[in-house]
Amino acid sequence: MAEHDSSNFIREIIKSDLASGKWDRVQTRFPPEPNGYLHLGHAKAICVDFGMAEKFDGVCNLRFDDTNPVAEDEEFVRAIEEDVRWLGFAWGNVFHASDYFGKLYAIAESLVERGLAYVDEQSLEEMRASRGTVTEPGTNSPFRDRSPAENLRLLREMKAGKHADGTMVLRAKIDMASDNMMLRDPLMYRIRHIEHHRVGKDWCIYPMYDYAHGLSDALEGVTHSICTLEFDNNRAVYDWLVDKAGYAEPRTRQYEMARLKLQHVMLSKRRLKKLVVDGLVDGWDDPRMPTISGMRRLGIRPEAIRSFVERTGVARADSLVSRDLWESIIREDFNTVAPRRMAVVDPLEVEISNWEGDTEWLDADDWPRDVPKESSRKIPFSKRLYIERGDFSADPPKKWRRLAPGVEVRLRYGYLVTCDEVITDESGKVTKLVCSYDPATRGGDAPDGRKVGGTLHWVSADEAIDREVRLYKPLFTVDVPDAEEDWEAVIDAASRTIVTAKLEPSLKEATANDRFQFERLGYFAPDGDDPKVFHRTVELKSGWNKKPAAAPTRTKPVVQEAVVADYRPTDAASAARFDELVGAGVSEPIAGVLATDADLDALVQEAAKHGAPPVPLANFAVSEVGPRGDRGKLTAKSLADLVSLADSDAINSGAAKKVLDILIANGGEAQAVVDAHGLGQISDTGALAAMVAEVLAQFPDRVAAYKGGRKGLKGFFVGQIMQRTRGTANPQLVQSLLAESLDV
RNA sequence: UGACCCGUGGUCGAAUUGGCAAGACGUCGGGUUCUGGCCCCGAAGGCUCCAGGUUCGAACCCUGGCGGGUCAACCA
Repeated sequence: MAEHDSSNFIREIIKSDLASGKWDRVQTRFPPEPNGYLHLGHAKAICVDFGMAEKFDGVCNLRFDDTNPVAEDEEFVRAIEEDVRWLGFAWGNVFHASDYFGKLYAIAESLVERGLAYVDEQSLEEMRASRGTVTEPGTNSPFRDRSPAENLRLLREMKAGKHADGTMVLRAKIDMASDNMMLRDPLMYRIRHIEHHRVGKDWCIYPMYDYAHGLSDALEGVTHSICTLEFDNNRAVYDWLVDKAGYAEPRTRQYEMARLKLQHVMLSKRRLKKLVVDGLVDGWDDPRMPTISGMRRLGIRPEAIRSFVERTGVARADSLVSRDLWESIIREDFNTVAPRRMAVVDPLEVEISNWEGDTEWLDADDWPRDVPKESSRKIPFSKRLYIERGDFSADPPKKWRRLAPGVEVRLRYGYLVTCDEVITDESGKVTKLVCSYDPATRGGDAPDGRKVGGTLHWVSADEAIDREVRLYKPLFTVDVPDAEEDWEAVIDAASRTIVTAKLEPSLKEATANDRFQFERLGYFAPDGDDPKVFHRTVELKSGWNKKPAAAPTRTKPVVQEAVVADYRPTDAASAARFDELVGAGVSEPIAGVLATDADLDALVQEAAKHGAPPVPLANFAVSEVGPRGDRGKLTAKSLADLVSLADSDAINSGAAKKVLDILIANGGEAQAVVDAHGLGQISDTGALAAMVAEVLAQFPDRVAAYKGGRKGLKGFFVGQIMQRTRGTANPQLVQSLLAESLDV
């Protein structure tokens, strides 16, 4: 398949971590919980986790997050390993969170000893109530301030099995009033007197996801821990735990990407399970299921899934990928690997009236001319044939290119035939066609060079084999079944139709790994368990009779009231300062920020005393100093000098930013930094004019494009000059020189 | 009603880190064709959510708004 290698934010992060020397290796992990089968969403995670490791010569481990023994099972472990292998990835190691139960527990004791965790005996309800809501802070548990010694004793009792399920938990002591609910003393351990599928009865307390996950990453030496967006809020806990456990930089970091969502596909694990349990589908590997095993059974190849993930990308924006793309990639994958065959799914008998004698075996190519492969097979032609019922019309519409009364068409690799007679039953249904063939057109070409409207697929009635063929539509009728409250109501009862089709005899020996294109019908795959059954993996694209074109909903003219923003703060003191700034000529948005950021404003007021011009100072402080957060070694004096320098055109705005970064990092004096780094502005007209001429000579095509109307290119030319001067050219001057040369 | 995340042609998404708004799918038109597939050529489709600000220059930085998502399991 085509190689697609688009950039994405995680790749960029890894690349820069490697470039900066933060890491000299890459280690990721795929951490499924063994409580169900993997689906398309996991497939994306697998492709990204393993793909990143692959791309950067790192390692990706498989780690089973088996922290909740009530739902987990060995059966799923094996299935997951099989699915990952099938997708074509190789892990470095197989780990289990349960491997770390001992170490995790030791860390928990250490946290307790340091007063960072406590045993809570509130009931579930009490805990829920004291957690607060998203808008109200929580309240501390009455057990929060126990001594470390008591907590340690209780924790050991919990571990020793002295307490019943649900009577107590271990909690991290963070902040019950945090805006981030995840930080309101998250649970670390709960009591479960239940056997674990791997460690048996060794433990009766089990770690929670949040506690186990980040520490497992740290324990394993993971460098980049990739998960989905809904764990965004959990990252704070992740970082807290890894820090408190004593991992210093560089240490594992969590990065979140958007989940994969595909039109008409439901990926809720719980709901998928219900489909299986309730018998709404045939099992986890029903070809209509978005599970990896279901897709495999449908005939989709891992290459297609990997390509799909690569092409839909990795980003942080929620999105819904269209089915068109999905199907197009499956077709692209099949096109060069699936030999062509003929099959009739809805047979209509055709009698060749002038056919004399026996069956004739004709050559048929396995591949169309655009696929660079050569091979062929024999197909039988005889007096009785089947064509597709839909390929005949007694009363054809315009542009009909198939069979109709009196019309001649080509039977692919066979003969040209003409429909002479239509036989119907008493209800008017067509039961048989009587056609005549032209013996001179053997193989499908007319010696006289005459053209026919269309080419049909067909099979010979006597030699054709009967096979069960299953045709599919999406399981759900709506775009986003996951969003549906009553999702069972949107299941498409007609998502699968089973027919007995007539296949050309060469298909008799089809085996599970074969893929075929049944010409004009789609791509098909024999069933893995019973290769006598064929699944239609995907239909061919059809320019004819296509689905009602999704009317491109014109962009809504977002009529938004032009709200005049009020930047004036409400409290008196800030408002006074705001008025003062505005009075001095500072714009309202800038004044608003300064008036409410006491820290920044103090710096500005101090800098003003060193003679910096007030308006540029305010602008620079709010636009550049504020966003940088930590002010490091920047002093009011150096800031004032910097602003003055920029204001006097001694340096340009880009250089000012560079100087600012240096002042923050290293301190020093503005002018000295400018001198040391050669950041003084170049305003030498002669030198710049020469450079302009040079750039224009280097890009004649772009000059032409500019003169042809692409005025946006001006920025490109300016950019070129700025690059050559390391950002120190006087941009206004450059622009006017450019204008002189270009706009004449 | 709080915190956090996210808004780029119909869809998914790039944009060398502030300097030419890529590409793919889809759509439309044409070519080719023994598959109404594939392939080839061409086209349409953008106030980069909105309003301000900063800057020589903003999809990108700042402020405010609008819209979507996530979070109040002893699940992961």
